[in-house]
Amino acid sequence: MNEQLQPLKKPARPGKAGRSGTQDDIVYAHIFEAILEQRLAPGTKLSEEALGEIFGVSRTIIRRALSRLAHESVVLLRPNRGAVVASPTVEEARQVFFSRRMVERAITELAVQHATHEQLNELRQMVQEERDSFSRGDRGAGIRLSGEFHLKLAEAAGNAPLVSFQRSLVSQTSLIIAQYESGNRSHCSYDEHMQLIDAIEARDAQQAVSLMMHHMDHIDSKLNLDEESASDDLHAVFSHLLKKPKASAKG
Amino acid sequence: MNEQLQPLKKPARPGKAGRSGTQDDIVYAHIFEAILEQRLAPGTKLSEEALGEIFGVSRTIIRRALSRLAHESVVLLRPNRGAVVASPTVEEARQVFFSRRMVERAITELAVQHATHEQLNELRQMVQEERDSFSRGDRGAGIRLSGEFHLKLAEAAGNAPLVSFQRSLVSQTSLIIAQYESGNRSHCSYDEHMQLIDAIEARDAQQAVSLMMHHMDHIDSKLNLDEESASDDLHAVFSHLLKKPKASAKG
DNA sequence: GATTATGCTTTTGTGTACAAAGAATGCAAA
DNA sequence: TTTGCATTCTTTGTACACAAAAGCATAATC
Repeated sequence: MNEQLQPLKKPARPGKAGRSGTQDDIVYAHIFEAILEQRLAPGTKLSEEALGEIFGVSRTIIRRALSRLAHESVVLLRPNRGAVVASPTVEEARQVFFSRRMVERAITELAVQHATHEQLNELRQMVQEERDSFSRGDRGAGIRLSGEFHLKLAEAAGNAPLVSFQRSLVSQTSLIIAQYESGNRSHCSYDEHMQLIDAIEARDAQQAVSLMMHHMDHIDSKLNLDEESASDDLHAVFSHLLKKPKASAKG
Repeated sequence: MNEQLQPLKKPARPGKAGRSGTQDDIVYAHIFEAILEQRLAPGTKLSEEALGEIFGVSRTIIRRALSRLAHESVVLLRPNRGAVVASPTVEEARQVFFSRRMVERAITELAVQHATHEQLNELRQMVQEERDSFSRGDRGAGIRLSGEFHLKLAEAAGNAPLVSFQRSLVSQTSLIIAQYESGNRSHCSYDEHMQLIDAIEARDAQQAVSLMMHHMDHIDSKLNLDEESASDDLHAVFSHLLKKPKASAKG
């Protein structure tokens, strides 16, 4: 019960926090990671006090982190009833994918125009990390890194509102993949990511957009949204009743 | 300086006033309105304690409202230095407009497919209100209602992520208009709004999108982003130095 | 035996106190 | 007069305490 984590002064893996180390961001990043890597299942309740004890901070900090996650639709904040990990329905997943196609097309076109060689090299590095994760068999990290690639690409496009929207969409997509993708079909998105970078660097807008759209198709086709939608939808809807609380400290 | 506002005390009972009535939302809405209607100028500092006293609530509530506004990029939250009303630069304005064209196109296409007659009637009512505001000479309310029209249209499109993004874009657009539109050119967006509704109701996607794009062009052309960009940009950049604090209770 | 009522516990919502980081002001020296 | 420094003062950041609401279990009644 008293397995409290290190006092957060030094995050175990500092590389993940988007910004440098305010407690706020660290807690946010850790919960975010845990959700995307499926260490926290959809529907799991996120108690403020429990999280506060785990991270060694007060509920104030936890609350802000949860609020931020809620704004990205990664957790659901129910008034007077606390926060739970979101369980996107099939319909919600479809809406997210619709928006993503729209945004990714725009981002790709802008990236062809604006991305610098330096940015493209950073993207290549990220793809390398992504590949490493998959060859390590670390599926959770792979999903997360794949998402971070798309976010970085948005940054290279140089449109701030788009980046912000993409952040939310990528988060939700990761959650959807974690929930709906059949585990054995390996993701393999890194190959497509690499081709995409090449097309962008060649400033071939048509080819880049085409690759991106196919990439979206592939992600889509790996999900069980179409065939098994009925059963999976039910599972998602009632997952909060099933109560599989994988509280991080307890295992 | 004890000019405390009454309105918030109105729900003398701190009980449940439904979903719209939490103190939180009220404070958020009031500040939001004040900003969009230009009663709070860009760059104005938003002190937590002062606002708390004005609205008769603790800093906790104010802080949450500011955080929410910050997420919509309507206020800027500077660490350890408090919140100020955002002053979008010309470049930021351009980026917002780029995103809006993209989103509005998608929303229009979806609305043609999904909007119900009831929704379209509600939209017509909103346009009526908008027209009334302008004929009353209430420019601030007009800007706000015009924004709310576009938000309602997004809801009629039936895509949740898009609605969320649109909310942020509309807020920023209102701020941009408030800052960059020359005052004498009346907005007159309600006519175009009405035509748009008609095209949507006729399920004429091509016509609706065309009208929407022209509408965007018109909004764009009324701003001083192109010609006077240099001077206005400088003004925007340094507006926080000029300090025109129109504290809401006094003005 | 089932169902509803009621108090008990747990968890969230809000206010407030205290600590820390900036900003402002005044003073001294060049 | 101006510039640099130090002190003071204001404002934000965090923790904590208390209040209110929801959930849970028990018990009583039909």
